[in-house]
Amino acid sequence: MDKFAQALYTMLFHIPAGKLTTYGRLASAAGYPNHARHVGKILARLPTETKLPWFRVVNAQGSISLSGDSFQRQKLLLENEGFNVTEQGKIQDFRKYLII
DNA sequence: CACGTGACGTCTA
DNA sequence: TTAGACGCCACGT
Repeated sequence: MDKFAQALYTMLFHIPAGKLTTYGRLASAAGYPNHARHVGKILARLPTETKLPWFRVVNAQGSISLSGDSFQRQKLLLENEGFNVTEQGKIQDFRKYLII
């Protein structure tokens, strides 16, 4: 559990429903620019039963970066919060929901 | 130490 | 706007 991961979890916890952010922005906000990939690494480690809103993190293009079952899981969770997600995982007007 | 890889991002044509 | 090239960084092999 390094400092980066800790900062990441804290920030994630502060993202309210209906809002979202991107891997890169989250990394920068945590004080680690250019560490977008590491964010993904850390999120991938989260247990499936975590309470953290990991699904409110998408890539810079505003689309889901997962695949298969994981993709469907994130898509549903996002839609449950009111987001309109295309079959390809693209979130409509995602820029309007950025919190960071 | 070299190399490949990944829940990524940015620049450029 | 879009695709492709390139950049980045931690980690495993």
